[in-house]
Amino acid sequence: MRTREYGQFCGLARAAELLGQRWTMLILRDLLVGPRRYSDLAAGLPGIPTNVLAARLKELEQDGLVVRQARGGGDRAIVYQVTGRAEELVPALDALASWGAAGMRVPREGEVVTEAALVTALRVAAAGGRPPGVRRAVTYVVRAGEAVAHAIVSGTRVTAGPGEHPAPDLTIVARSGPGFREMLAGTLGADEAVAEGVIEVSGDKALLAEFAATFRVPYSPSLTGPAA
Amino acid sequence: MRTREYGQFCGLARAAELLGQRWTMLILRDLLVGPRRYSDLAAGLPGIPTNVLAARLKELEQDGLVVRQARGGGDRAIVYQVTGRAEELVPALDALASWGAAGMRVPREGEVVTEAALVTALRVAAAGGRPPGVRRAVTYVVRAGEAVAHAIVSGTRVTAGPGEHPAPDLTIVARSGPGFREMLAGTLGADEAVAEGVIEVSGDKALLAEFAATFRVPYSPSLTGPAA
DNA sequence: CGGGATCCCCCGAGATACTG
DNA sequence: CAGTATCTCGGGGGATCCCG
Repeated sequence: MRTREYGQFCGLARAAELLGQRWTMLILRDLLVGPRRYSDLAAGLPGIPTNVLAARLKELEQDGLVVRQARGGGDRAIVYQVTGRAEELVPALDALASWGAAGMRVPREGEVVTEAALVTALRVAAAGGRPPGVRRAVTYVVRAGEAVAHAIVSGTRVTAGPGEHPAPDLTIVARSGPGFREMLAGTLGADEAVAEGVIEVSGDKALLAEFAATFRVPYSPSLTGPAA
Repeated sequence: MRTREYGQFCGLARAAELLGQRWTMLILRDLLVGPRRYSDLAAGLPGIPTNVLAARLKELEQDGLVVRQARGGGDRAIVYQVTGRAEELVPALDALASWGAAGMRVPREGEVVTEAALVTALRVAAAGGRPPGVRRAVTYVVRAGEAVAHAIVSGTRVTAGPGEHPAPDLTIVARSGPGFREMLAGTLGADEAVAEGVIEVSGDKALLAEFAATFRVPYSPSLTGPAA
C-alpha cells in the first residue's frame, strides 16, 4: 500500500487518495474561488509550510485538478487555476463544508476567517436558506475579521465572490465570536444580533431579515450519542 | 497548529480535521453500512495497520462520530456503531464517492471491491439514475469479486444493503475489469455487457434494462484541461 | 479467537534558510 | 515572487506479541 493508495476500486477511496492529504482540500477551496498565485495561496492558508504547498500544487497538477499558467501580458506571474474536473468537486466540498459548519459552535483560540472561507460559507449558506425570489437584485457585503466577501441575490440565484462590491445594498460587519454564526444558524435573531452588538449593519437595514432568511447554516442537534 | 488543526473557523477545515486523516473516511464508509466489530473492520479494510485502526476508532469516539458498545446477550463481542452526527455525513460522503467514481476508469492492479464499497456504490448509483417508480417491489443481488450486496427498489425508493437477499428477482455477477462500471456509466449497453460476458445474470433477465436505468454512476468527461 | 498493544522503520509534514 | 534545500520529528506501515 505505497503512499496514498488504498487498494480498493471504490469512488470514496479514489476521492480520499486525491483529497485526503493534509491541506489539499483547503487549497482547492481557495482555488475554487478563483485563480490564485502561489503567494496568494500561502497568504490564504496561514501555517502551511511552503514546501507542502509546492508539493500539493504539483500533485494537484499531476492529478488533473489544477493547471499552472503564466498569466499573459506584461505581468509574468504564475497563476494556478482549477480544471473542470476540480469544479465538479464543488457539490461534494460544499456538502462537507456544510456538515463541518453544522458542528461548529465557537471559534477556537487563534482561529481566523479567511476570504475563501467566507466566500465558501456564503455559497453554502445560500443553499441552506430559503430561496430568495427577490424582485430586483440585492447585493450584500460581509466582513469577518480581515476577510471581505460579497453576495449578489438575483431572482432565485445567489452568487458569492471575494472582496468588496461597488454599491452594496447592505453591509454586515461581524464581530469576532460565535454571534454571527448563531445568527446564520437561526438560534440568534437578526434583531438581537444587532442589539447585542455581534454584528453592525449599514445601508438598507430593512434587508437584514431578508439576509438572515436567505443565508442559513445548519446547526447539528446531535453532537453526541449513538444513532437512533 | 498542532497535528490535525488548521486554525481556521471554517466548516471545510473542521471537516478536514475530523475526516482528513488516512483511513478515516473508509472506516466511516464501512460503519455507515451497519455496526461492525473490530475484526470485521480490519477484514473490510485490507492493508490497514492494526494500530492505525485502533487509533482511528479512538479518535472517532472522542469526536462523537462512533460509539463503542458491548453487544448484549451471550455474545460478548464489542461493536462499533456510528452516531447521529456521523449519519449526517452520508450526503457529503456520497457526493465525494460519486465524484471519485466519475473519475474511475479501470481497476488498478490488485484493487479489490469490498462489501461496503459495493453497498455504497449501489446507494450512490441509485441517486444518479432515473427514479424507478416500479409497481411492485423489485430486489436485486449484485456480486463483484468477493463482495455481495443487494438492493430493494420499492416505489421511488431504493435501499442498498450488504449480503444476499433471500429471493432476488435478478442476480448480477460482475466479472472483474471495467465492464460493470462502464455499464453503470451508460457507456456500455446492458445487452452488450451480457453479450461480452462482463456480467452474468440470472433470474428475471428482462429486469436488467430496468436495473441499468435505475442505477447510474457519473462518468466525468473532463479528466484533464483547465476549467472553461 | 477477538481485540487490541508494542516495537521498529521510514516516509512525509513542519520549520527554517536560501536561491533563481 | 516562486519556489528549492535541508533538517527534525511525529505519525503511518508492517510485523509481532499480548491479554481476557
